[in-house]
Amino acid sequence: MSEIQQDEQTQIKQRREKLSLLRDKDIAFPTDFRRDAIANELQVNHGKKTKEELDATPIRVKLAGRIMTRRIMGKASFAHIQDMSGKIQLYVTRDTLPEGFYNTQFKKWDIGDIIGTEGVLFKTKVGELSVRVDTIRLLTKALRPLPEKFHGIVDQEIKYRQRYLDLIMNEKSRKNFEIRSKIVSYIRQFLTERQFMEVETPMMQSIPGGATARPFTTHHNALDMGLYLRISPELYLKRLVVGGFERVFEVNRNFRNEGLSSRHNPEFTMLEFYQAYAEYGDLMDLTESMLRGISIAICDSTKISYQGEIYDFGKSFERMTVVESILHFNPELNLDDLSTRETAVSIAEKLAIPIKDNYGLGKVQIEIFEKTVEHKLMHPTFITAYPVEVSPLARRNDKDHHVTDRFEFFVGGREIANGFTELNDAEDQAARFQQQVNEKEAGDDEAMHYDADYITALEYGMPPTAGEGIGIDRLVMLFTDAPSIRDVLLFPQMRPKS
RNA sequence: GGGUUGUUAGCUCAGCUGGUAGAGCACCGCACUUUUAAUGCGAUGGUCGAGCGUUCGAAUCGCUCACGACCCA
Repeated sequence: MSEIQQDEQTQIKQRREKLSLLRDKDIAFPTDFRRDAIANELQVNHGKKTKEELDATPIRVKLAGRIMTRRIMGKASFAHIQDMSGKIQLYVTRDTLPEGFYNTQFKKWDIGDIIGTEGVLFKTKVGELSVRVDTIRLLTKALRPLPEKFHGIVDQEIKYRQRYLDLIMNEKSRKNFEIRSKIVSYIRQFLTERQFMEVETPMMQSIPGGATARPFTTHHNALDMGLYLRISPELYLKRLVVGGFERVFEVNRNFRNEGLSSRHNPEFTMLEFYQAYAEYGDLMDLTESMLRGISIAICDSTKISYQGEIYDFGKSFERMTVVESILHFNPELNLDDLSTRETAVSIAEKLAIPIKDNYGLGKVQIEIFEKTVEHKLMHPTFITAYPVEVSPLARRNDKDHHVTDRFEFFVGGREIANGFTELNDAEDQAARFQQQVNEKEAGDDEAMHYDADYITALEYGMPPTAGEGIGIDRLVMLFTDAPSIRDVLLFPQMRPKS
């Protein structure tokens, strides 16, 4: 049975009939209504006034919005309409509308319909700011009934697949996306104030670089060539630093062909920024002040509550190296256990971590870190000194050649940011690419490609530079107290529903 | 990929060890000029996610599949 047939047996049929009557009588979808007010502004500007103040100097308003609730009591009705800013109550009576309109028009409208109205502000008996309506028009007939008014939409699947319903019904969802927008605006302003320039670099790349991840592939017909959706903008942004744009940033989508989970969506938003004549330590300081600023802008406090825990961005963030953090969370281990590949592998095996033959000491250390440390890094923490082996684009530390001048930032047990002093030694970079190619040939399909064009760019000279990426979705989750990345993506990736 | 779990009216949910499918909201009708989960009375609405099996009989038991949720790798 088709969906249409089934629909026609229900409320949708009744609504189609109402629409059909409208079409016969008048313009069914008028576009000429203009409003001069929105609900929340009225609440803010006039909500605190007394009944007497409102009656003494009548305030006339034109409003538009969707009918969300309705209470018909004979010759008078109350209704709430919702617009982009919030809700406001309407008071509609038979005798203030044209003869017959109340019974033959207004009472036939449905919850979900979109209306335009004019009237005067007043306070009800219980003190709710409302509009005493004298003019009201139907602007858009809704054919489908809205979800139940009290519970709204709780079915996760409908929330994600029909986001518009979630947005109509759930204020918390609207709020989450408003916060997302504010965070991105804050970041743009924060960086622009510091002389960073916003740029856009290719989403479609012939060599997917800048990260280790499985890419999506596509094909360009005219050029008859394969292309990859980017996994990172990094190598293009650094080409711009070579070109003399010494502070650049990009906030946009990356694509990774990996699984879906509460923390992963195949397309996700990254902020990446690069600053010449800076080191990774400078970016850790910058990250601290950016997060502190976001927290104050969004939460009015340096403390945020996430899934029942309180995190404080006001204090200076903790900093420790990868090895220090492993020893801290595994007190039974000592430095020697992590100093040779042989001892580290035996630790990893005790932890049931699968170790491949081609893993060097650095990779084994990172596996142990990910298994035993990452999820325990609850309070804002920078982890530094990542092994060279897992950091093919980061500058080698001058004192310890096994590690790089790199950090990752964690809060709530999740990685939020990754930054380092950039490798601007073209010869070292060429050798690192070659190492990646060897690993790819050995079967690691996440290893990087050799990007000869990028090496050429470095050979022209890239100033000493530090760069960083921040996962915007995970950051927004933190500030919206969202348990799943899907709660901060307007249209998360879903399997098609057959 | 593995484990747990869910899918019943437009929405939120009941439905016991198998015996004719239920409620609230929404919708339709009636009453009602300060309600706000309005209220009162009455009516409508279902291939119980899909398929196969067990059975005299399946929303309920079994298997397979689809789409979610949570946990693990």
